[in-house]
Amino acid sequence: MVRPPLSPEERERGRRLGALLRAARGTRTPGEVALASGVSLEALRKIESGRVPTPAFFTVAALARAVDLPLDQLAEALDLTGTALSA
Amino acid sequence: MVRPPLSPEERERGRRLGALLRAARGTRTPGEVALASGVSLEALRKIESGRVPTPAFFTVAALARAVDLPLDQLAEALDLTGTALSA
DNA sequence: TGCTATCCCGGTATTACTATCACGGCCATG
DNA sequence: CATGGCCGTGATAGTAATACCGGGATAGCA
Repeated sequence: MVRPPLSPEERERGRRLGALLRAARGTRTPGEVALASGVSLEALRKIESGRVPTPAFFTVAALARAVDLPLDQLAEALDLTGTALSA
Repeated sequence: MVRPPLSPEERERGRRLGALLRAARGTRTPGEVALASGVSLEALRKIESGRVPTPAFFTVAALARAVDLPLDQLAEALDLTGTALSA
């Protein structure tokens, strides 16, 4: 009747998303990326650490842009096919 | 002091996102896209009509995939550059 | 040693997102 | 004219995302 809690798969997917963004960041500091993307530092840390399984689209887009990571490549790496989602 | 309400620009951006997704859908019915993407029909309607300014990343990715719209093209069309945001 | 800056984690508060239900309009079909 | 399907909107409910606060840990410098 409401919103079903996120499944373990969705959380796992969130962790992978964070890992990819962190890897793409490379040697740049979190603060630098946060500033460049316009995303708050705390939001960035939570996303990178996977504690935010399903971040907002524009937040991810801004971060991916800041670390020069194509969105399509990111989506493909996360294998959206089976995990369409709905969160 | 907590989470600031979305700005008019962010809402406008959400409306454009919905418009792009609807345009990319073409002649296909909402129900068909909802089924193909795994997103609920109501969520799809709200997103397409722009009543959901900042949908989740995976939700948008699933919809874009269902309507064969590259994410990068979508992000670029929305001109994220100045509206990094943080929502 | 003490000071400063940065990063990370936890908890709290408020808003936003998705799902379900309900009502009404539109169109096609019987 | 009646019925059913699809669409759109509004209300309600519950979970998730983000901002702010505090604490702790680490590194660099006076």
